[in-house]
Amino acid sequence: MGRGKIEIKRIENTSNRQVTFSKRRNGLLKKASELAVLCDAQVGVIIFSSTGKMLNFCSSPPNNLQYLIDRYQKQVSVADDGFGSRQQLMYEIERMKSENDKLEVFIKQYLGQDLTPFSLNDIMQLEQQLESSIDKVRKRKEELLSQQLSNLRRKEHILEDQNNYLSRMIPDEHAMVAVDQKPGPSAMMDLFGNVYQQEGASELPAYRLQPMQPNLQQVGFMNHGLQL
Amino acid sequence: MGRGKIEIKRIENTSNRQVTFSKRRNGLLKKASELAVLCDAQVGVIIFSSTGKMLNFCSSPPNNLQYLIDRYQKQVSVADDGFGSRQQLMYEIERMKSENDKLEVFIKQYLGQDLTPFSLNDIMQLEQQLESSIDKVRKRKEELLSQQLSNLRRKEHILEDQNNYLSRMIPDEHAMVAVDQKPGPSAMMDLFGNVYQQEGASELPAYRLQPMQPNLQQVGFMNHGLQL
DNA sequence: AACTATTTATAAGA
DNA sequence: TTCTTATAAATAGTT
Repeated sequence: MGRGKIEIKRIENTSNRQVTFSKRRNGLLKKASELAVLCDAQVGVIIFSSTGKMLNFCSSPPNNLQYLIDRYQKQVSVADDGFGSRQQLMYEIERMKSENDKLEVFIKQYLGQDLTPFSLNDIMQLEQQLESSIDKVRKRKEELLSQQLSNLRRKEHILEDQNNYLSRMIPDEHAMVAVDQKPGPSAMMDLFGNVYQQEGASELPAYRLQPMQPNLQQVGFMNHGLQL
Repeated sequence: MGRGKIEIKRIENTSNRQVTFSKRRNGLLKKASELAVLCDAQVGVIIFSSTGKMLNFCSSPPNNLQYLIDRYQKQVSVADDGFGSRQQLMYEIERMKSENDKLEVFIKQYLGQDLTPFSLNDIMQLEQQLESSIDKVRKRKEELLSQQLSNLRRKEHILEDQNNYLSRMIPDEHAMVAVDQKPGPSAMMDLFGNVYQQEGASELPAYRLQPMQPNLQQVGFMNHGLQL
């Protein structure tokens, strides 16, 4: 519609393109507003020019495109991730915030910080809970200690064995360290605690001593900034 | 543009309005797409018909209006609440979720649940922490107990006082309950523990015995579903 | 930014 | 809804 028909493809001449952009943008917004008025519809338009400039239009809550966007997202969200509208997202954030606060309060009290708001009953309940926790922790501690103990014993035996064997390899007069007279060690241990059966020519460890436990810090345990 | 000129105002005839809606809607979308192609712009359109039906159009990531909406919100957000784009909101939710998980893990371990992932060192640290907590809790318990004790003592005295006074109001032969011979009770106490000075004609309590502490459940303490 | 020849959109009718 | 067509509106190229 003009002096000549044009093909609908990118206008290469820059200034030409900008003029056309300006004319057609106005046209589009006018059409949008007419459609809204004539047909009692709600129309929103977002335009980004090639230079990055943004323009938007909203017919129905005048100049409030956010409303239309929320309505749009509410409809679309049902299909995809379930978190459509901005409001839903905001609500979710609020919910998590209060959940978080609750947890932090809980932890604080568990650490014995600020016990004033609680009744004698509550305090006694808390005491019981802490006693039960400490019980469990001590049980686990003893478990670990006895585990380490038995590891050390095993290690000790293996080393003794090894010592004996090595002693017998040395000319008689030096063999002072030998403790007993077994035919030879049943296993050898390398520097990493890997134990090898003497006979099997395999290079694979026969078994591995209990490894160190992963460090608590790595899972964010005592490291939360909530301690006393 | 048609057989006759029309005024730009709501078309009252319903079927007429619907026909016009259909025609102009197509026209608007065509114009939007032409603008995008000719001028290398990004154009998005949202339309809700008066019957609630939604239509949307997006030129640039074809059929992906969400992208344009995000871009729109990113620009707008700077002005208002700082939480503009959907992405920002989603990110915030993820952040809080992981924060929450951390806290829950912390609490679980504090309750002595699942101590297996932790080293002897960690366990011993935890034990110390729990001991310190239990110390504080017991101190607070004793505080509360002694408070209640002194409250009861005060109450006892007031009641004795009151008893004496009342006894002396009764004809001599019945006054068996009297314990001592003060001139009269210095204060009276009603059923709610409010204590009134005898002389001041005021109806206001002179003081109030230590009230019950608020219940721990009300602040969500032992009520978190994380107990053993 | 204004003009205007043309093209396009569309109101009314079928 | 779709087609038709007379006419209004939009706009390409020009000034």
